[in-house]
Amino acid sequence: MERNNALKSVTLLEIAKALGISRTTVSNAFNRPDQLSCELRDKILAKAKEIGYAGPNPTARMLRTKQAGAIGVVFGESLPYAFSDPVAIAFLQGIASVCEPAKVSLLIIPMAMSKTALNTIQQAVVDGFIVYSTPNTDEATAHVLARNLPTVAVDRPDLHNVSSVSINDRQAAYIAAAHLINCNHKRLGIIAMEMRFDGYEGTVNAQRIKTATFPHLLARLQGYQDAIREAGINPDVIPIEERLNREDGGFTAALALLNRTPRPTGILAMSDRLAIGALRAAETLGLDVPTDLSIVGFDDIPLATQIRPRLTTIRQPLVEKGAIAARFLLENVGQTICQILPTELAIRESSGIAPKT
Amino acid sequence: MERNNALKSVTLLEIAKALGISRTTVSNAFNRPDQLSCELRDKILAKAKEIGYAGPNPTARMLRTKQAGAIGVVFGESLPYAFSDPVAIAFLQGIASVCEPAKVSLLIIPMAMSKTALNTIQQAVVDGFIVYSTPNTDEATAHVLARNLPTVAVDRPDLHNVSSVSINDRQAAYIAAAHLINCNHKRLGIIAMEMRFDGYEGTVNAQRIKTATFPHLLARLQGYQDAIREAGINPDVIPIEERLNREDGGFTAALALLNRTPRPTGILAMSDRLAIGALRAAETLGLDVPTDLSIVGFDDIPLATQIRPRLTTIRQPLVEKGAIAARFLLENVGQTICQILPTELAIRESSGIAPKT
DNA sequence: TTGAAAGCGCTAACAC
DNA sequence: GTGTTAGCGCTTTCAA
Repeated sequence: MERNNALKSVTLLEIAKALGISRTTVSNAFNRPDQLSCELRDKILAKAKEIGYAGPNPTARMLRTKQAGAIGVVFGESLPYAFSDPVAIAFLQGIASVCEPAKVSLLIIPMAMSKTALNTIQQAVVDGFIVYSTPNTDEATAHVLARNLPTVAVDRPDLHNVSSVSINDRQAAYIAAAHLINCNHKRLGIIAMEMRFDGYEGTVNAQRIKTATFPHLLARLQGYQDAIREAGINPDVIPIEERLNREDGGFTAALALLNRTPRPTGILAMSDRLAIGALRAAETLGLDVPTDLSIVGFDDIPLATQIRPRLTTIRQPLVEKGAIAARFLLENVGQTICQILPTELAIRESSGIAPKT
Repeated sequence: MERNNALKSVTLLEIAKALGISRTTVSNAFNRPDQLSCELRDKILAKAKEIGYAGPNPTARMLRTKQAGAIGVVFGESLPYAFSDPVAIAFLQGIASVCEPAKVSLLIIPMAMSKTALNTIQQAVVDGFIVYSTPNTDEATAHVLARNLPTVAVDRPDLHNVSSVSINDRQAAYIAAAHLINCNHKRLGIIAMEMRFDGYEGTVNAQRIKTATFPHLLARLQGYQDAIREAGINPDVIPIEERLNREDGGFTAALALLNRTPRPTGILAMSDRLAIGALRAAETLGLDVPTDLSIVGFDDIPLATQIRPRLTTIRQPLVEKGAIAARFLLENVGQTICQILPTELAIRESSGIAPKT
């Protein structure tokens, strides 16, 4: 887009001149109706309409007032992905529920993880930032912090001196795994989502785990392994398949796991999207869920209860997470607050007692 | 949020002074690396980091360059609703897919349909607007147009001199209804979504239709009725239930329709969300779909193929709609282009031959 | 009630 | 390669 406004821009001054009054008065007509007579105000507004003046230039106004009326949202993933991820969407919905009544706009900032794109952060016209699920190595977070604006990080409790809202991923994952183990499952498989932003898809080994950059995902894995270890099983024996967080990723990962001998009877998926893909894989292989195979997801997205069988999963308050992040930003400026939201195991139809064999 | 940056703001000038050089040079260090020696640039950048200067103030910069690097997205509905609507989300995803590579941010503007909130539009710091599915009476559109910035309207082909991208809602709806009629359905029911922004839920009469303010939804209704009339049925006899566009709306609307005598054998829903609610209603009443009841949706959201039975629906290119709107804005400034995207009937498992009775 | 003046922080010509 | 100058369009004291 040619970013220049094609039309010669109309300014306060022109209206003032046309009416033989000062800029101040025109400015007041728009911003402080009580500072001038009604008739004059009406005259000014009429003139403005006539000339095609849409009100004070927002940029110039902002330069003076230092208020953007918007908060920036930075995602650790590409935008098209974020907009296809029910988890991110629910989060945005929570932010929106707080911003709308506060009349604050949302600036969704693209980065695509490319260095050249980082200046979108430097140039964002906002009053604060919400940083969502970024890797702990990335420069995006650094750039955001460099702006010295109020900032809230989500799923990043590891940042110092930054407000954050998160869940206890490790504990939640532990509970998911413990559930399967309590149902007598011994042969488990894990489906992980991208733990490092490099597009890798395949089996996860110790090396891969060491280089994980999404702290909350690493925590989930550790939680699974905590429970497995506690059950007297060597975690290193449990296969892990990593995929992009999409249904087809869950599908292929589940196929890979289920084609092993002996076949796993329980699958732990790090997201509901992956779990739903795994459900499809079971369907394809003619396995009944939960009779032959139990599947546990993570997140509790709306779809988890809309599909059949309904998905057993870890519920985290997705919408609330966004709402709280937004409230921290709008209401608690200056303070550094870290909140851990509760999670809960939602037992539904996709998990059950392990088969006898 | 206290919108004032708490920290005393650091400016170009301070760095210039500290180094005994001019502002221009410092500015160049950030914006035109080729305009000064490497050593000097490094020195400036180092000093900036030392003082805690995060780069040129975006607002001031914008005031000069007249480029916001962002486009505004205005929804005809409340933001939390938009972020819960798969149709709106897919649309946003399309926009994002174009904006991300172009490094353009997305400013999501809240309005909540309240007059006092309209100034969020006047104050939006953007290079252009995408107006999505707004009612034809609303002032939001007027405010957007008053900004005199490049604008693309979606689902609003009725606006003059404004680029737009839409579908032929009337024809698409006609095809949906004709499908049921061809399957020998005579007793039909229609589930409409909010055709006017007033929260009404209930039976739709002629008066209500007359006062509809969402042109594309009115067109869908007319399309249904075209096909019904053509089949020799008086459209006025076909019951219409209007609900908010949510699954539970479709649920209660379907119950209302199915409790009539004689019971309809075919339901036309104006959205997939409503259709999915209707599916649940059939389930509740013990009706088999499609043996006892056929249901046709509209939109073809991802969920339509993830539930069982898969939903027969009108497919419209949701993501592409957003992508095209964004491209119009970014690439075709100055021109007024109107594009009508193709739709298609996707026949799946929720529709079939009408029962004999 | 209204107006004059100052300046928000920056960039773009142009001159050196 | 670097500095000088002149605003971008607005709001805000403060004075009239």
